[in-house]
Amino acid sequence: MPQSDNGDAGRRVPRTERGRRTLRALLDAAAQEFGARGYHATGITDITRRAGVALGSFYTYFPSKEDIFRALVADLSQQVKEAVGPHLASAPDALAREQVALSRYLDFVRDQQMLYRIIDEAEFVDPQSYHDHYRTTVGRIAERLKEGAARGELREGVGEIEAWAIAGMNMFLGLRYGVWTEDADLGEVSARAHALVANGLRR
Amino acid sequence: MPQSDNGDAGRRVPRTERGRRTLRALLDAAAQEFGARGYHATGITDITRRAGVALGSFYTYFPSKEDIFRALVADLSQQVKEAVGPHLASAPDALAREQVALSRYLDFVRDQQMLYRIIDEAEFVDPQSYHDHYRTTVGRIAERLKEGAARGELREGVGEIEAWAIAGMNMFLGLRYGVWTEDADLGEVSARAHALVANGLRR
Amino acid sequence: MPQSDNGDAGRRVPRTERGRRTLRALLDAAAQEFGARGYHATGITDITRRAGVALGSFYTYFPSKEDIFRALVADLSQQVKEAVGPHLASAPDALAREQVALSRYLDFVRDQQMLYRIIDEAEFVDPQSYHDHYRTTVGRIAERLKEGAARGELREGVGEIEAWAIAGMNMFLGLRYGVWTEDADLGEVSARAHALVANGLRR
Amino acid sequence: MPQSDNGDAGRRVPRTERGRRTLRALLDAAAQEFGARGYHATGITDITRRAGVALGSFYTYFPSKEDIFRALVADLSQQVKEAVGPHLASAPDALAREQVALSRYLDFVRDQQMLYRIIDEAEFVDPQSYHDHYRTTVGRIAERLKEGAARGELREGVGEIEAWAIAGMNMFLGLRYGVWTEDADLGEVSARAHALVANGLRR
DNA sequence: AATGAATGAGGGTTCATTCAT
DNA sequence: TATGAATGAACCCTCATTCAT
Repeated sequence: MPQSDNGDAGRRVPRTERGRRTLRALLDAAAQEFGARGYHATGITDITRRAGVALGSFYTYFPSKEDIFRALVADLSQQVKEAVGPHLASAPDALAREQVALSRYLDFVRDQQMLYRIIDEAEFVDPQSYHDHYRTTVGRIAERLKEGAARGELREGVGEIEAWAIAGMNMFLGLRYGVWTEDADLGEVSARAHALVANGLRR
Repeated sequence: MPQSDNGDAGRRVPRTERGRRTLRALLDAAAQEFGARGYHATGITDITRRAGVALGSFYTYFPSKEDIFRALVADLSQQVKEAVGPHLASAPDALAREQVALSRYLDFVRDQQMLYRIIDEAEFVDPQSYHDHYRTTVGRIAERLKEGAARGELREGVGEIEAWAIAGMNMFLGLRYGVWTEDADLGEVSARAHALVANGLRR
Repeated sequence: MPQSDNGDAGRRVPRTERGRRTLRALLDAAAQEFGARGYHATGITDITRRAGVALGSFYTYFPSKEDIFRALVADLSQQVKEAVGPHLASAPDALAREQVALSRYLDFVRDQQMLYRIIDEAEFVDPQSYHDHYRTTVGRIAERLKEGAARGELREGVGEIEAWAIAGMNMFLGLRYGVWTEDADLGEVSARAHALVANGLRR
Repeated sequence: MPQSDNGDAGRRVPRTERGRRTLRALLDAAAQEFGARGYHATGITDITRRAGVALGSFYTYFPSKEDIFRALVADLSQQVKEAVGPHLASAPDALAREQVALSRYLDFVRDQQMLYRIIDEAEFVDPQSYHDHYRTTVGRIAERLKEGAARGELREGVGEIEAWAIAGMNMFLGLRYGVWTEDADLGEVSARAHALVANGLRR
């Protein structure tokens, strides 16, 4: 039982191959444009022009400008997860795991600078998305911390507050050194940031 | 010697008492409106209506919408400084100083939630303001850290990166516990956040 | 010999059984939709959705939206005729004939309220159809009146003007008591309306 | 305490002379355009172009296209009243009064053909206006009839139903002979129409 | 015959800014 | 200085129609 989701709000779910391509092109173009000029400075025509389709085609796949933005945030949220998640397994313990997470996150932000911009702008364009993204992201950090504590690798009591603190740290470092500065030494950044909290997490 | 360049760029200086009152009313109204609905959802008329002046009067004092926003960010940036700065003197050492700074910052954010919103939105409305604000704010943190290290109260090597990490942490905690949650225990938040980095800063 | 010109203008004649069903489904759906929401608020997709066929199929049967509307008006015009005509034969004389005509017309309007709406909207959507419908309808009334006069049942001189006056009366009463009011006593309405003009028609 | 009507919906009520002129120009232009091309074929730009003002000025006075239409219907409704009402006093009795009313109405419709179109289109654009207009108009007829009956000039029992019948008659005759035909003899039309119902009304 | 993706002209509305008073 | 009418570029979105499959 697929897509029983929304009544009909903006057709969605292409049924042909061509449709699938158009949808993807729109999403990609939107990411580029929103990332480069921001939500308000980007017009639907900017998106369709870059996607190489007609204006009207946009509305075949999305009911509104806000809607594609929302979809994009969800997409990107997923991408961050996939960019970071798989590498965590290789870390020997909870502490190393956060080190890896930060490191991967910084690399990802640098490579996909629009991500930072889009997700952050969601705070003003679609607060719910922003909320959801960070609740999920930070939720993952919090779980890792608690698990680490349970295993005795981290000190007792670490939890949500520490997770939000770490998330804020990561995000800001990503902005400062991954976006604002072209050629920062992200290795040093993550090493020093990790050193800053390591003793506060360790048992 | 901080270049006193253009904190007031484009702002017309009122010569009469009435003018001064109008200017202040506009600034206050703008803070309320921008804070409540965001930059793009706020129209000049929303501001003038709340300020109790006619639409046209706006342009007597500000050349553009962006300009009053800029002025506001500068204003607020100053306010944060004044809300935090004076309390730092009472701290016995560099470590305590950061603890106090975070604590004061969280209180301020909770009391002036619009501040958070406005400064953060500057990232998209007027990146330069955002830049300036955080460069200054983080610059102050970095200086304190370096000074602490010089005095032997903190370990060697702490600097800009640590400062940005701490700033991100503070900002995110302010959002999460000062804005999103009505009645968070900010004392606990700042204590735990401080504990998280204290050992990483300490000598 | 009435020029059988284009009652079906532009309507493609289906050759298969399936085609005939689709055509009928489209016409029925269009009557429902146009009747319920009006011409401009009804989209082709509303029609095809209700008809249970794909959007594109619409254009297999009708060259344009206006065209199906035209076809519909012609259809309905025919239906009114069939709802009223057969009952006229039973009337003993010309006067009674108009009484019956009004009575049947009111019943029909009440039972098929969309009819009223669609034909009336034709005045703005496709004036020609409106014209044609009323020219025909009123033409029939005028003929009956003249015939009645010729037979000596009605006074001399009744003709077109009286026919238009009666048609307007009927139409308005249909709107007021057949559509706007749920449970009007249509028997009383037609009796009183008839009484109003009877002496003016009688010899 | 003036215009305490609507919150702020479309500023309204000009405070300067120029404003008053613009508002009037808009209303006049709208009457011409709506009357000539119909509501849906008329764009806001058609109205402003004819009024000789900029597009944006429209929204200084009306919150929406529908709104100016509504205002227009109310305006025209008033105009009909003024075109007919004053002449009624000169009629010697109730019967003559209806004769005069019809006669004046036909003249008015012929001179202001757009009136007919606009009010009739209201049935589809803004049913409430249509409703209101005819309820009022027919209400006046009904009152006159009842008053005539009370004075013994008309037969007992005439009322609402007769009023609606007469209104429909008048309206249709206006359309047929005042609008559709260029040079109809409106004197004859009103005389014959009156003769049709006179005996039905008379005591 | 049927499908549904694609098209793009056109429509109504907003709103920062200008200007005459 | 203050006012509020006037301006018009720009924007999002709709929907009848076409087209490739």
